[in-house]
Amino acid sequence: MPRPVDHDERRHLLTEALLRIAGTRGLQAVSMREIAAEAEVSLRVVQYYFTNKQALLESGLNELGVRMDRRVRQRVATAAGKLTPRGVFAAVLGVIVPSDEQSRLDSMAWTAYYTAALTDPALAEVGLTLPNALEDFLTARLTAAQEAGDIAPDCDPRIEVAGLLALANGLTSSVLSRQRTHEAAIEIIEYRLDRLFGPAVS
Amino acid sequence: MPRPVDHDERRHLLTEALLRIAGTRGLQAVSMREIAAEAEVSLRVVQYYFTNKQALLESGLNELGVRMDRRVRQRVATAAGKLTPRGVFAAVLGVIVPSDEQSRLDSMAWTAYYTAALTDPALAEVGLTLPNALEDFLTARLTAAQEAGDIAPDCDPRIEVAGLLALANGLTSSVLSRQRTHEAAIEIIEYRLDRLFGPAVS
DNA sequence: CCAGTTAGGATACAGTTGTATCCATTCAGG
DNA sequence: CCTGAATGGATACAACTGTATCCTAACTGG
Repeated sequence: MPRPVDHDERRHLLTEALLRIAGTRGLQAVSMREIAAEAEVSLRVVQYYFTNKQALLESGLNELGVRMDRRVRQRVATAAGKLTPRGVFAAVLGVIVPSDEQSRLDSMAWTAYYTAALTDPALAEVGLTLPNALEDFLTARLTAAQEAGDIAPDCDPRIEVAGLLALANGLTSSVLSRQRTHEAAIEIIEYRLDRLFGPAVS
Repeated sequence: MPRPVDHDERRHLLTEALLRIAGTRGLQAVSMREIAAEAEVSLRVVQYYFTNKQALLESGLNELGVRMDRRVRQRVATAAGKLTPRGVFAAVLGVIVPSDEQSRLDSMAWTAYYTAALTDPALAEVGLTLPNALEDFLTARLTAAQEAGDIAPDCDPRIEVAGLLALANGLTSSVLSRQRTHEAAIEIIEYRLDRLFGPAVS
């Protein structure tokens, strides 16, 4: 064999090229040949490491999930210790809204996938399990916080959480379209959290 | 000439066919030939009434704007008279979240256009002016409501409005992906409005 | 050292795309 | 009546798509 090569690394390289295209020029600009060009390899190499375009697209979606997960863990690790209920919400919601250039590109790609999933049942379920899991997780946290007296007893944790997540998603849209800056979006989230958890105790 | 024909009507028919495709199968499924098939005319007819695919797409975006506008007016006319500040917000936000099958299709198409606009500067500005206008309008209303004592004086109308619009957009996403029903989304909006305007005076 | 597997270059193929052209039909005005 | 413009059918074309095939070079285990 010619110099043996790490298949996983190769696939990862191609997946990154795919996401770079999807994030800058959209999912409809993603073709086998474009990926090859972006990764500076030949078309054959792309075909060699991925049987299908479908497989390639799924790999891209996977990688996006991994990155999101990594960002959350990172954020939690950074602000270690201060795991106040409010801290958890600020971390999770803050990760959803794109901040730096990289997370903006990822959000763009994510949005492209999400829109595609709306009319392509093959990707539909993937875009559903993650949000639902997140919603359940946060609802449990907020219910606990309410029992501990951290938020007003007349709040409905389920609805508050659903509202906060929808808010973060909506803000992400407006940040991507440059209607709003990242800072403005964060301000709106903090404002909401102030109202929920009482004036900033951070 | 053969039977003379109303060009505007013809264009409108084709535009509707375009939006039907965009709403059900996505914008990437929109081709000249598909539109022709959907409208049950020949490819030449589509070419004849629209110089470009670009022109066709712009026409679709236009029509979506017109429909949104019509829905808002309709909603306001229906609940005529009861123009409480809260009524205005319930009407506008309620129109954003898709309710019946038609508004769901339109929302789907709108989402497709929005996503496309993120990477296609040709459509970028159109998707910006409408949301901004809406935000300014509602902010003015809420500021007035605050001066009239309808909402708490320590609220920030600008941030409240931005938050409510982002919320409605986020909820729309979740309704389109069938993560949430229309009713569940409305419940969340009403909950927020209760907190803003005090317990339901409707 | 050499047989055989692995990694990729080059090219082909059928389908779809937007757009352009050629041509027939139908009617209104002189 | 008949010339010429309006309407659209049929077809062509080049570019692009995903996928398949053929072939060559490189290395490794025996």
